[in-house]
Amino acid sequence: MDGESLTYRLLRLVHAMDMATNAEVDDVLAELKLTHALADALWQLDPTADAPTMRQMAAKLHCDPSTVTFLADRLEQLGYATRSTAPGDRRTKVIALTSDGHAARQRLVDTAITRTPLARLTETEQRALHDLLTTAMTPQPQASS
Amino acid sequence: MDGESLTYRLLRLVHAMDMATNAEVDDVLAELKLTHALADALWQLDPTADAPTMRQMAAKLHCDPSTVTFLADRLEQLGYATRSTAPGDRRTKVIALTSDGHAARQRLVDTAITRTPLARLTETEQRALHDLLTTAMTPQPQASS
DNA sequence: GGCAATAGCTTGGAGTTGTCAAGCATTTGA
DNA sequence: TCAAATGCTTGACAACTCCAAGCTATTGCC
Repeated sequence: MDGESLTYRLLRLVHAMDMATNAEVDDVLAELKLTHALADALWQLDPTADAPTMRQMAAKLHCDPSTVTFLADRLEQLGYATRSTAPGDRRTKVIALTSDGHAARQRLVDTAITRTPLARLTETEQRALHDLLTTAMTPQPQASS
Repeated sequence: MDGESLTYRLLRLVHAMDMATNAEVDDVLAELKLTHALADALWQLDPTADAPTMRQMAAKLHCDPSTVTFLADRLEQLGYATRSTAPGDRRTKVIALTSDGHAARQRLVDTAITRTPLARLTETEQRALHDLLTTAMTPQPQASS
């Protein structure tokens, strides 16, 4: 009867949370000479995982491969990343963080973790939130036909 | 010991959820001749609330007032919104949905609600998620000095 | 009332982001 | 071997965004 479904309000909350966290790190972005798009790209370069190819980055960022070319150019100019041709297939290139890039990413992530509104939740609450979001994001196993 | 904090993984999940929902409505955006930025603006024009001023829209969208001028121009060209000077203060203008805009927004919201990964959660789970996010987004009452 | 200061929106200029189509290099497979 | 497919880049163009400057309307101080 209230006309606004629970899912609708949830979508607004999720979006607001993302925007609010972004807003909280604006000053650090300026300090690191990063824009939001570049910060997004840097964020995706997880040092604990394999260096992604340009195409994999495009998938992560939900954008065109040519946009990744542009973003990678900027990150290289800033000294945060380097491109190198992948061994075994000289067509593909992988993007890896430099040590400067590693430090910049760490500073970005640390700031976000500290300042996000999510940080106000207790560990128990965060774990509950994590489990719920993971459940939603994980596709259910297909029922056999 | 795992090096990746719970809050970090939560931030990734929230961002991924927002992106995933956006991706799910891409075809409807094209159908409505909307870009992401315009869809964001349309989404904010809640028909059940008072029509916002340009400045209030800028706050909602976390952008410059001149950007709202641009977006409002587009929404007017598309026939989705109209600007009118506010009664009582002829400086300020409020943005209101046309009936076409109302229909477009409804189509957008309905699609998002149906297709978002959040729709896979039960009502109980959604309510729990809603409560957790609301707790995080709501600033705590100030302790008295 | 009259005038300076303020507030709200728009315009112009510039830089960033994004897509699409075309192009080049490499690899795959027939 | 050579056509097709794959991966990245380039160029052209549109969309988005901010800043500074400008205009109009309002507020507040004499």
